[in-house]
Amino acid sequence: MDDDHWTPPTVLLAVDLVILTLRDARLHVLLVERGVEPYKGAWALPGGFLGHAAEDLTAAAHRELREEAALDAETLHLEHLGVYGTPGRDPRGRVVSVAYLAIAPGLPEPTAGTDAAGARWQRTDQVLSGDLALAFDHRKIVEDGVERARATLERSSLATAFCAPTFTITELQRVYEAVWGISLDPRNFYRKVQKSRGFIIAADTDRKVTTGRPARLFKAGPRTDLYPPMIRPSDPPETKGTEG
Amino acid sequence: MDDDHWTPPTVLLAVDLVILTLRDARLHVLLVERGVEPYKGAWALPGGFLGHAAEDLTAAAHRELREEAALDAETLHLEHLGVYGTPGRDPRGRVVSVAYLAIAPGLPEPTAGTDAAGARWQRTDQVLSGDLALAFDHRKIVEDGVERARATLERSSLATAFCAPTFTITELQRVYEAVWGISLDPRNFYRKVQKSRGFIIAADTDRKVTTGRPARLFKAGPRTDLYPPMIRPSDPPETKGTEG
DNA sequence: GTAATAGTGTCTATGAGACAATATCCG
DNA sequence: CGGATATTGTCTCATAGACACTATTAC
Repeated sequence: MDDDHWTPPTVLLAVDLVILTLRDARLHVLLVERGVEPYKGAWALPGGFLGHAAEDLTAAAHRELREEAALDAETLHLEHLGVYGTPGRDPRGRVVSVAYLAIAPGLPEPTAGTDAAGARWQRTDQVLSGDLALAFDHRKIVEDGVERARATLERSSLATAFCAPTFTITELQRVYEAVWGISLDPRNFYRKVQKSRGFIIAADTDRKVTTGRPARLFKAGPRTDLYPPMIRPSDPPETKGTEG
Repeated sequence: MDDDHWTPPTVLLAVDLVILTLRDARLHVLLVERGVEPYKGAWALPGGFLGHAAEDLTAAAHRELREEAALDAETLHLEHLGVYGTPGRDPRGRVVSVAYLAIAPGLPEPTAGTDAAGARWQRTDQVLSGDLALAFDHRKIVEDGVERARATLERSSLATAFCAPTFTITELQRVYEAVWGISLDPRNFYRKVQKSRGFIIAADTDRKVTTGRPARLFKAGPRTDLYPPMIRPSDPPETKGTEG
């Protein structure tokens, strides 16, 4: 190791994106159909190699976001998710992938990008259950991304990133319900988000047309860290019986 | 991008380790004095390049742990911390570093490793305040590592990893106090950790010699996720005044 | 006994969750 | 008016935190 002539190995660096959104009150992830080998024809996360040696990782993530999903980076929360670098995960050689998590409000159907034969929103539960197999280790990455989103919702105001610029409290509640996969009491939820100062603030815009009493509109507040946090129920899978 | 002849750039991949421990009831991080350029003579986190192209990232982290800190990997919690790949952070070229967080119980003074002129435990507050400048962007990595440790203590049984195989509840309390930088009520802490099933379990070994009533000894339980979580006080830096 | 630390009991304030009741729209 | 959803009120239970108190050692 103190050999001065030893040179470290190089690796290929890629970024992969877990782009989550809500459609029909369900959590969806953006997938692209691979147009090139390996895994040609299979569904995969949008992503790709570093464009050039001096490109910043987050810049590459934003670039892929634009190229493969036609999404403007400004409106999106982008968060480092993890590193996936198990040898052998990519048949082309040693590829280490840096995964990012992006949260988007409801979006129209995506169009295929340059390297992709197609692109579509896919329900996360169908990906996680294995009903739809993904290329590489992308199922695992989606799994980590969804879990991260669930955890982040508890302590940050991320949920508003799923919503339109203005939203009702009920719409915000749907975000939590979809991501957490549970249902919440609307009345308790209502007071809870209101009590969390800086989370949401009133937006006295036009009310939406609905059946029933029209709801007030809100927009995201300045707070990014939530206190007190939104507690996700049924966190304890096994509260008892662990010890005799 | 659909240019078949384009080949992606390669990067140098490194792992860096934030190894935290408790000494004199204070949080310390392991640093090494660099014996080679760049930043020769400066203090830095232990770490290094991938040993060979097929080496797994976590394997590289464990290897560096052994080489530079002489720590057995078995006893350590090792957790992915983040990726630091800003262009220009390393004068040798495009180096992307994957950082890992390791938690160790109290350890003796380290000895210098192969690439290091020296090694020592350094108080994290002195690193974070900038009293001691580190090489590269390592101060930022330490900052992220400490914050991660603080957050992880809340929801996992990680705190026991700072302790010896058996420990008293007061010793466990010292861990929380040192990492969080606060003081806790011993009586409430006592009942709280006891109530968290599977966190700690009784170990009827010899009691330690102390002044005062000898404490019961415990060891780490099977639980890794804590429920209910240990709440870290003073989480809200600004509970009021955010909005008019 | 005193000093010192370990461990228990109990009170209070706060928040989560259940759920009744009221408000405001559409038709 | 009835139907539907929004918003408020109130009750109950669990828990965090404060802190008086008891227990067990060394001297």
